[in-house]
Amino acid sequence: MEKYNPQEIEKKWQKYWADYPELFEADEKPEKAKFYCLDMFPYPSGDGLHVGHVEGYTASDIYSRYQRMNGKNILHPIGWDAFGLPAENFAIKSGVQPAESTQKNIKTFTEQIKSLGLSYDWSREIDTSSPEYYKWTQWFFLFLHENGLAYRKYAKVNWCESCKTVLANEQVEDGVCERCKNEVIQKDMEQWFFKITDFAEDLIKDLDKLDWPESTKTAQKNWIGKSEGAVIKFKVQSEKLKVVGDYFLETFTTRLDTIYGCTYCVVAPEHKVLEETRNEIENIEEIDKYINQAKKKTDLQRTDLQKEKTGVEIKGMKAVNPFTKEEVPIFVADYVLSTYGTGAVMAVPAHDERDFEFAKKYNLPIKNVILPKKLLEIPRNMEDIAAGAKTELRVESECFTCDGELINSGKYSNLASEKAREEMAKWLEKNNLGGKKITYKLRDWLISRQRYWGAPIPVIYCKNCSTLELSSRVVPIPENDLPVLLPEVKDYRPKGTSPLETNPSFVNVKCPKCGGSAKRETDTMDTFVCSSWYFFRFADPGNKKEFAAKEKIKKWLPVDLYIGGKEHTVLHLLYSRFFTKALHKFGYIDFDEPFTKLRHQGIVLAEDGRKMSKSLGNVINPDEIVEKYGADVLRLYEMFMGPLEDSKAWNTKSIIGLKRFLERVWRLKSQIPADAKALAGKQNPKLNSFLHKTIKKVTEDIENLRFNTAISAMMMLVNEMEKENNIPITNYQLLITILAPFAPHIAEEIWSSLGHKNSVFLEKWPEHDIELIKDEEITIIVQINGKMRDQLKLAAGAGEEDVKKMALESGKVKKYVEGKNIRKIIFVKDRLINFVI
RNA sequence: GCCGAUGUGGUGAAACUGGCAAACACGCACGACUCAAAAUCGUGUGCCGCAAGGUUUGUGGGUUCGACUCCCACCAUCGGCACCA
Repeated sequence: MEKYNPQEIEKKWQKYWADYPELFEADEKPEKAKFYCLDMFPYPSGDGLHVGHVEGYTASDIYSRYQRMNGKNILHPIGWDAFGLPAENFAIKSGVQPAESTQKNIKTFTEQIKSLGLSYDWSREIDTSSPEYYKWTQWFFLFLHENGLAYRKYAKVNWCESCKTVLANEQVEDGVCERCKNEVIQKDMEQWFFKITDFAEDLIKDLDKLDWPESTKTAQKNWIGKSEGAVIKFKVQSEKLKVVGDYFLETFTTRLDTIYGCTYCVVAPEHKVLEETRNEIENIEEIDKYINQAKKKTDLQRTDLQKEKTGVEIKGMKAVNPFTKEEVPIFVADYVLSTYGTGAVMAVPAHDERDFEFAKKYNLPIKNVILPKKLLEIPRNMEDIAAGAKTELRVESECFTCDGELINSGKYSNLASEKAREEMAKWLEKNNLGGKKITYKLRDWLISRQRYWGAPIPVIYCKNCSTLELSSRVVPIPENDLPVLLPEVKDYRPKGTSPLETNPSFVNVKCPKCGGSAKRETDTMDTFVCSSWYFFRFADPGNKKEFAAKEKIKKWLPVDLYIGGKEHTVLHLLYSRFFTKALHKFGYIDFDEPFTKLRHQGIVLAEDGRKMSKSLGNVINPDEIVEKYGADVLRLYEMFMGPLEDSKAWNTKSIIGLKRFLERVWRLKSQIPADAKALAGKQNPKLNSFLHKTIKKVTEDIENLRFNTAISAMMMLVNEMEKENNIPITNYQLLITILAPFAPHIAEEIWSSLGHKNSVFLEKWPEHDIELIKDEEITIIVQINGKMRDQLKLAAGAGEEDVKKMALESGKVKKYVEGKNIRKIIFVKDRLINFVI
């Protein structure tokens, strides 16, 4: 028999699959149940495929191949998330056009993916940088704009000085740019936003109905950051005039119950009160100086927790606490964020750490109004109580932020925090001084980018059609004129404004509304816009009239299983959910969540346990592994490493075990007797039973994406088969069938060598035979006080009395039981008997 | 600080609903084949002990006849969020 030669047979079968693409193409016929199994499509970088890609793609490939054999109608597509910064940066460095380098990278990725034997439906391949695709990205922009979900706003935005572009909040990590790790500063600019905040509540609420990892759901919840509190209106009183009309300062709090402890208010440096009451402010110069200093700081500097808090009192006015009618000073301080809540807070130093810190520094009064539960529980002697211990607890050196019982709070005293919040909110509402309010941390999605390699934003600005209002100056490109093609430019270098500006024939256009001369928007869209809807396009990739036909969406969507990295927890996954919810709201689709079930593949670390990186020189190139061991071995190795979702370190030494496994499978063929037909059937009950148990185990494990244990079950079967001199061909064929999704090339090769004309993937997935897996003889564990002391081999189904009798006859058991009183016997049928003495 | 996850041999790990801890592999040791080596096959391999036996799932406690699994407290590592009022 010839040796197992993966390099040879893998090429052969890859060619075969390419010649018969219908094997893995999605079937449009309606009879079968559909299954949409999707990988997060890759960004085709110049570095090629990473072993991390291989892990996720192999998992989804096994699952798809299995479901296909199981009779499901599979949609398992692949495409390219091709727009984006790196291609442009590469262009700047090398002088190669981004379009050109991207196509080259796509070619490399395609070859690599094919060399892994992944069963994609290549007829549905998409490329987000192709006009056929981004036409519809632009259509989505217009759709959102038309429905009031895309708007232009002059605002403080994140700006990366190195990438020379604005960024979304989600793309700023710890104050630095997610891409280049340079510091992000804040700039005031007019930009395009998508109104994702409109869906904040649904984006939180609907997480409950998704089969997603808990950690991902919580991460999204944290990001959206819902908090339930109240708005309180403080009347602002000028000391000079004694009235500022009916001017109110709105503050947001989650601790309304502490309102009686409010000793001052704080506004953010950007707060409008500073503009609107400018004339009343006595120390306006000092205030202006502080504001200017604050504006110079980046968010990173302003949110530095280590740093001491700073602020300036606004002299000349006071805020009136609506509950106590007390007048309290107002401060401006940059520890209050302008973008959250109302940009102003009531300060309760006794029950908020930040206010406490600030109050200590500026010597402001600290008034305790909550008796924490934990202090209530401390027993006190009668003397203390007589001396009024409760009120003695106004500890001025400590700050209690937990809930408790109200004190010094007028008619609300003695109420529990929770109850007090309810009552106080009611009072505010009744008196029109505020009331309950929910706020979210989520901000609208800034989608403009001052960069070249992206989909142009499809709008025109027309002076003729202009009014003073910004939004009406915008003239959307009519749908019929899409796509707005990305023009060629000579210089891509980011310079702070879009490189598209340098192409006059692109910029200067006729207004589609009035025909007058107008200017085109030159910014491009964030690449995450392209990837927020790609899973719809796979349902109908060639459609020229719609982003996807309604009936095709109905047929394939939503995605049944989505596999990809954790890094997209709050970016791609949140944006895609937003797009889906917008489509749903405006009647395009009848579901409101895109990905029913989501799983992440863990990070594949380098052998040293660190992250793989070019600079550390510890990157494993999958091509080299394929060349040395074969794609089947690489696939098996990555699946065998451990649970899919765990991060795990690469270990080249261990690969050999999977190679050995496949070689043994290969060699087993020689143990099939020449006269195979005579042996066919169920003439080896022991092996048959083992085989059917393995089928059951492998099936269950694939269903639960536990590929590591599925492989070990097959290894055990092979170990068992090796002991047999004559392996029935039917048994061997079943082994090959269940191995096929994992190691498709070797499976096809062996399958055809057994005389089959058709691909093994046209076989039906085997079902285990319940009769065959029933054990006739079983092992019962004999325990004494819960410790295993002996084992009994018995026929299945033995009763307690028989087992007890047998167990007590055993010498090992006698030793422990003799002369002792058996107090209790625990008997679990077919499992164990435990004597308690 | 808040939220989430993880912690088991020399290594990757398994034990799914509380019932034989360490399956399956890697590595290692010894043996067979060989002039020799590789490959392959066989045996052994948590720790202590010559053995009988004892002991072991991050630590400490609890529930239970019985705990890797459930509960409480703590420690460590990783990930997300974080001056969000």
